[in-house]
Amino acid sequence: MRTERKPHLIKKPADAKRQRVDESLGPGLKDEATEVEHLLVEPKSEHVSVDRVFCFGKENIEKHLKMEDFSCAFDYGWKIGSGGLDSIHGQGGDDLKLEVLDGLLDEVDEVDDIQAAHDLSSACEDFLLDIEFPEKFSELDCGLYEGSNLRNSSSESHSPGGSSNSVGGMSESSIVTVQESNSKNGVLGKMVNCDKHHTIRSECGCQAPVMETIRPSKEHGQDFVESDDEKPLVSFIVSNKKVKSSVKVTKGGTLLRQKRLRKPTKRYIEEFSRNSTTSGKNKCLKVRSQEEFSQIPSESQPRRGRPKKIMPKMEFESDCELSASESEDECKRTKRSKTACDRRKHQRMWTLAEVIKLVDGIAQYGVGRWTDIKKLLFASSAYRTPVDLRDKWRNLLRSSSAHKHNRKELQGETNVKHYVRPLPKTVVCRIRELATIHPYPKARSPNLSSINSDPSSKQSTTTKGTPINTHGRNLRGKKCN
DNA sequence: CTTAGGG
DNA sequence: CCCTAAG
Repeated sequence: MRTERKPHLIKKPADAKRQRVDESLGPGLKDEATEVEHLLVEPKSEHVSVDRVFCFGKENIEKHLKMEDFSCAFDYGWKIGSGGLDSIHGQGGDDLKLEVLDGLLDEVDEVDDIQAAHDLSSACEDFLLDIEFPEKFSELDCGLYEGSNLRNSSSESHSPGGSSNSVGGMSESSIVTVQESNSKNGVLGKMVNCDKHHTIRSECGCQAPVMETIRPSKEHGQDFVESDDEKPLVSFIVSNKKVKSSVKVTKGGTLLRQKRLRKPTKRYIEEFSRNSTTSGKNKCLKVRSQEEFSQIPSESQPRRGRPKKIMPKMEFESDCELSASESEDECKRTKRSKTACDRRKHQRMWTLAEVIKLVDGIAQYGVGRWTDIKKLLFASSAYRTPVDLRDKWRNLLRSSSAHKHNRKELQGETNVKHYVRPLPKTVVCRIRELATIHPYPKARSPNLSSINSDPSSKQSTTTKGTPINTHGRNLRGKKCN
């Protein structure tokens, strides 16, 4: 089922993407690209192509990447990106990967990044920093996975017999990789590696589905179990076949994953319990989720038409048919009503690129002009409302001042343990700078004399004199009326 | 509608 | 992230 959907996902963006790649990379790549297109367009071949990609990755990663599971494929792809475009020319399968990766993240908002990609350095940066893609990928699978669970189908359905073999293959390579990982990684590589790793692994518990897709050659399939059984990693992955039961007993990373996975579920359960008490709303809900998952990554839409204030009320009596008339924007997405269980948006993880963009914007426009920042820097991102930006900034401030430069080297370990925020040092520094330049109101109160019983004093003190800020306010002020 | 602030 | 109050 998954393999059916993926081609659609890939095909569309890949098409658009291909042209871009052609432009920027030159004629040398065209043949490859065309070939890729065929592969992608053809549903059946798609599997093969992906397979090829990942296999390719697997063979090479042993040299210079550290990783432990399926994410190696992604990492490798990113690595290529970081290595510069010439490496793409050098190796046949890579451009394919690049496209696939690109295509997936292309959908919504990466326009600016793409444009920037014409420049080599920019390209590197973007590819390195933007974790958007893995997110998307993960979310997709995650959604599917979860959807399956909701429908109460057994785990066998999405990880048929072949999966065990794939698991074996992957884990073997990863073992080798882990062993000689440390020496080879560049600093940057390490950092990004950690980032992506973190993202992928924490975002969802979609190990099984992805593995199935990856499906490396099954030659090594068997022996590893006996020979390398001692490795915790192996045991982890192997046990992961049973997924549900084994999740909690494994490492911390797995624990986190479980938590991550549960997050959306919680939301669903919430709505579930509320609706199910009255009648068979379950069915409706189930249908909804099914639709949603089959619909597209679901991220693409302007996630927040803001259900307005009326929604909460409707929520309670919302029958499947009823709500259809209410949330028009939602209706677009799923014709099957959808019961107003979408109060909370899909918690998009902030990518490093986004954070940097945000910081840039703040540096330019100053703190407080969130709409401006949103319009100029996040114009392409339908999600990320100005409020989101502000919230994120608040969090950034808090986290940056929390551990200051005290962050431990998180790459020294066998990369299994770090679910601490990557947050590159550079970014933290910038945040701190900005924090000093325009202190966020209330977040920190440097010399505010405070203790004025007059409530209005709060405003005056917190607003601080950042000229840019006031300017912005005035500018907007005219529109306000 | 936009921000600020709290949950 | 969400919600609410205030401009």
